[in-house]
Amino acid sequence: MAMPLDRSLISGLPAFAGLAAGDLDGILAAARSSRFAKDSEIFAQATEAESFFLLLSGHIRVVRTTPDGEQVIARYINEGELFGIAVAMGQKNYPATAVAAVDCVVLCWPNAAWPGLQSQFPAFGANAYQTIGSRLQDTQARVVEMSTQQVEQRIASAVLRLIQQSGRKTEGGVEIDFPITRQDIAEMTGSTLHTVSRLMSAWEEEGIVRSGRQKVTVTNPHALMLVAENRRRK
Amino acid sequence: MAMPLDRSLISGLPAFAGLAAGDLDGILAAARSSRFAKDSEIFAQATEAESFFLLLSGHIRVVRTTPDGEQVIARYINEGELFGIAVAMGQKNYPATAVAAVDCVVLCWPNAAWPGLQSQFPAFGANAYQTIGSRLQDTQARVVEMSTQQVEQRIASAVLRLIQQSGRKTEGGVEIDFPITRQDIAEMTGSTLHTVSRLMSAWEEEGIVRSGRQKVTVTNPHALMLVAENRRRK
DNA sequence: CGTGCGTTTGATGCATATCAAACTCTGTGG
DNA sequence: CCACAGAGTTTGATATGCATCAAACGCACG
Repeated sequence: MAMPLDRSLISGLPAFAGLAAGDLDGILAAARSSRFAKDSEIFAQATEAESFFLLLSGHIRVVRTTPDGEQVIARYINEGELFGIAVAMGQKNYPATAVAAVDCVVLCWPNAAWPGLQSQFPAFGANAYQTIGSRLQDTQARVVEMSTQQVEQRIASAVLRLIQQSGRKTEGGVEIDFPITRQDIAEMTGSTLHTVSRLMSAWEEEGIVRSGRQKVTVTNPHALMLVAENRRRK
Repeated sequence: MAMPLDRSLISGLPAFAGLAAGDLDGILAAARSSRFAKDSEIFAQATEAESFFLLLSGHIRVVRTTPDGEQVIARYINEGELFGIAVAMGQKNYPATAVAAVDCVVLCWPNAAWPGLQSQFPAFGANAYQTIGSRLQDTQARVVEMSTQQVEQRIASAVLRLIQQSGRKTEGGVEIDFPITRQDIAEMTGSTLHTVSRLMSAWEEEGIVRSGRQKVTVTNPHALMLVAENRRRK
């Protein structure tokens, strides 16, 4: 794209908080933007990391595939977040695959630009490191969850996180604002689509959620919190 | 401690690779060293992070405790590793508790020294970030493991990791060189001490390990790898 | 020599995976 | 515009891995 990117694209993002207008222009000068159609791969696990990314719009699913083909969803990326920042962790290859959950627009920098950006705009680097740090915390919290809680609580927690981070208010509830299947939720929680389906049906009976094909709406977040904490009276 | 620390303490450590002798002195000038007796806490989960650390000798167990008192071992820290580096992740509090698994000696820097060290010795900062990055990868790999493998494979993988990272060669095998209980291994793998005990007894029958009170020796690492990959003929 | 912590082993139960099959959208092509 | 195909979902029946409950054992240390 020959057209220079406008700084208003990123000026409001937390990743760029505290940077001057001129700094933003400098950072954008090294970037280019691209579109990715729904279900296309932005990068693939184990391939050489050549770029790092920022999601401008859409939602991205980050997936790890095991040697025998099982998939685990590491996380969803929301608008405004950095992803694929292997370069900041000193990793040569991408540790996972990134797939567009809907049509997406991303900013993309060549890894070669990282050292310069990092030293020239320390606040930018610090934000990236903070992103990595909070992902480490999230991931460790997930290990604790998988070690100590049972499936129903884990699924409830996962759905709550999804609506907190990617929720869209509608009449009668908060909806996950990208298409998500029972299988996806199973891959986020170490469970199976059958179990997810059964539990969601039960929650629907209780008036906690409403759900359909690739769609989940939480109608009673408080009740779902009680489920997550295993405090609901059955 | 009034006595200046000698740079030979850290010159051989990977965390300080590529730093000049003068740099090492500068880094050490901001540090002090302390001893921690076996089973004492170096820092506690959720308390304000005031310092970051480097383990000079011994072994440290990093533990997360849930609201209802269950414990999960996040990792073991080996000699030469940084730990408690909340400051590098922009976290105000320690996310876990660090306990000396044996008597330990650690270097300790006040968090206030971080920005200066980071900017003055970029290689030092880069090493810290790489440490965080590889811990994120490890933790994500653990999530995948917990999602896709069953207990026997997870325990076998955990024991293999322990002997790779903290193994000591003895006659007849490689031994984990700090005291570790069945309960500890259970807390690393999301299992119970009963299950760990049963499996280790079975492995001992098969001549894969020898184990006793707070002690595990792997006599046949290859066979244990087969167990970890679920390839052993039963 | 006793006391307690770590370990072993057996019996039982349950949460959740697995196997199986039918059902229902939703988008597509004739 | 309708019919079909395929993907996603639901629901039932069965199986099983591992936790839980329970008790005894043995070594190490005071």
